[in-house]
Amino acid sequence: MRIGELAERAGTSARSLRYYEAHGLIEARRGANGYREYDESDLRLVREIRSLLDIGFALEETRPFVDCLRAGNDTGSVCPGSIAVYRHKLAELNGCISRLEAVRDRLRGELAEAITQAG
Amino acid sequence: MRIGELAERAGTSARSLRYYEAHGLIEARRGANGYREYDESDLRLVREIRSLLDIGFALEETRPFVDCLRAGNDTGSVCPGSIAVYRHKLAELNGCISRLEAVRDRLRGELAEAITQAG
DNA sequence: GTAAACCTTGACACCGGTGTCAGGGCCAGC
DNA sequence: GCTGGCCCTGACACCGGTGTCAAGGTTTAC
Repeated sequence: MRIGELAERAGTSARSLRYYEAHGLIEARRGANGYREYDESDLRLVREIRSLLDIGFALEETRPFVDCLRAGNDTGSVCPGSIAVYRHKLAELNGCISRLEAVRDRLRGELAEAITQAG
Repeated sequence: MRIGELAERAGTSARSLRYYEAHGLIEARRGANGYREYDESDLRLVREIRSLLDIGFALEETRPFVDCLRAGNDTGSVCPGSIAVYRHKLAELNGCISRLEAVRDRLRGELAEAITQAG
């Protein structure tokens, strides 16, 4: 299939696919006319990338998953590199949540005080 | 005081102060030489801005607080506009935390599964 | 009188993924 | 053979606050 079809089936844009390619995450055979040519396995790769991006991964962090899929594994998450990224991301997420909760608590206090004073 | 001193006392940079000024949050008298000249009330404004930015407010969201202080109130948070921003920010924060928690839970599940499969 | 430290404005860079446009080639259907 | 739709590459814009540089004027301390 060509880039437009791949984009549509993967729920993204041709622009983004070219971007992923420029960053070495996917690659494409080229037809005689220079058009990119993809198959079903490429669709799997892109879907893996998209689902990770959707939950807040940076593009670069999807690389181990993509490599893992390319290596012939059924899912992109069973390789040590992917698991390490999972762990790292989970820790990052926990830190982020903690920080936000701290800010929220502080904000709640300040709001309560402001209301009291404005009362 | 001049911009360098204000920046230091407020814990920021001259660059940032000029940026706040360009966006209408603070203003400065000018000396005969063209240098910006500030007083203690400006320091209060900038400290208000900084503390709000530090907890994740956008610069634009600090405006009601600055206006509130300028209007002669003891704190920037007692005015209706400021309280509205507080509420909005709190709701935003709660939404953000919920989303991150959902992602975290999903990530935990996927990590557990990946580890199982990787054996 | 001079060097260092400060100030001025204006401008570019960053980050990261995407939209969008320009200018051009390719192809299918009519 | 023409039109519309797809594709190509390259490039600029965005967001938001800050760093940093250039090229110049001012003040301060020695």
